[in-house]
Amino acid sequence: MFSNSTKYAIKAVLYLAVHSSEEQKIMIKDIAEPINVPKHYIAKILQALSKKDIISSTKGPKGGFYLTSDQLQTKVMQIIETVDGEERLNSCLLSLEKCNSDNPCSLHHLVFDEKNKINERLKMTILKDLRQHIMRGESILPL
Amino acid sequence: MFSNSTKYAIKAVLYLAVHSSEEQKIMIKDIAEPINVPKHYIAKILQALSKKDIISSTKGPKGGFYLTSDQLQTKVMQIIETVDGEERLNSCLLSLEKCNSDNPCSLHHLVFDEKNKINERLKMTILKDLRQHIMRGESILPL
DNA sequence: AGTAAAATATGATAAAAATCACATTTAAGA
DNA sequence: TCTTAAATGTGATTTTTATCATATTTTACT
Repeated sequence: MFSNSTKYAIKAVLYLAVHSSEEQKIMIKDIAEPINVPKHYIAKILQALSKKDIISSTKGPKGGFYLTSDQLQTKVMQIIETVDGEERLNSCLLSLEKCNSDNPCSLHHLVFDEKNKINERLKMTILKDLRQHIMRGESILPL
Repeated sequence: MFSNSTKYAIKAVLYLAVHSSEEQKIMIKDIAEPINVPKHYIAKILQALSKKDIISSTKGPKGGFYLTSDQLQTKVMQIIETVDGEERLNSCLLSLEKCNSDNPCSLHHLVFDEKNKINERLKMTILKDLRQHIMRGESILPL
C-alpha cells in the first residue's frame, strides 16, 4: 500500500512526535536505530521532510531533528503525499485513468467505500492524535 | 496496493473471462493490445497463471489462452496471491511483524476493519461474478 | 578564531521490478 | 511428414526503488 520510504517516514515522524520537542532534539542515528531503518536512508527522508516543513532540524553540535507544536498538527495523509506523491492513494486499483464511480472498473465496487473511509481517516488524523494514542498505551511505537 | 504484475494479471484474466471459452481461444497479442499491457510482459504472467491452473492454454496453430467453466469459479484473491504472494495483502501498514489487534501499530485502528472487509470481498468474489457485472454493463472491462 | 558535531547535498552502488528478446517445444493442417 | 503458428523457457536489459558513502555547510563551544 505504501512505499518503504513512506513507511519509514511515518515511523520516524511518530518517533519524533513521542520523543522530541524544541528542547529535545534527536540525531539521525538515535532515530534510525529504534525504528529499525537504515541510517543513510532515513537521513535522506528526514532531509526531505525537513525541507517540506513537516519536521524541523538544526545543524551543528546539540543539533538534530524535532517537531514543533505546530508540526504535531500535521495530518498523516500529508506525510504520505509528501513522500509517495498524491496519486498513489487516489488511483484506481487497476490503475485505469478513466475509472470512476460513473464508469467503474470491475473491482471498483469491491473497495470504493472502504478505501474512501480509510482515506478520510488518514486525512483527519493528526500526529498529536497518534501520539496520545501511543502514550495511553493503546498502540505501540513501531520498531 | 497491487504490483503491476497483479494488475496486469487481473486485467488479462477478466478479458479472458468475458471473451474466451474452450472453443474460443485467444492469442497473447490479442490479449495484450486491448488491455494495454506490454506483450512480452503479459506473456510471462499468462504462462505463470497457466502453470498454476488459473487459466488454460494450448500451443500450436489455433492455440491460445482461455478459461474453462471451472476456472470461472476462481476467486479474485487467488489471482492476487498467485502473482504477488500471500503476505502483501495481509501485512501491517508499516510492515511491522509484531503488529496485530492485541499489539497494534499506530495506524492499525485506522484501517483494520476496512482492510478486512476488502479482503473478505476479494476472497468471495469469483470471476463469474465480475463477468456478469461487466456483461450487465455495471462495470467496464479495463483498458 | 578554531575545532568538533551535527545536518545537508550530491552522487554511487545494489536490489528488485518491469520490460524485451529469442531459441525451443508443441500441435494443426496441407 | 513438413511447415507454420502458437505457447513455453530462459535469460538479458532497462527502470525504479532502496541503500550506502562522502564531501560540504552550519553552529555551539572553547
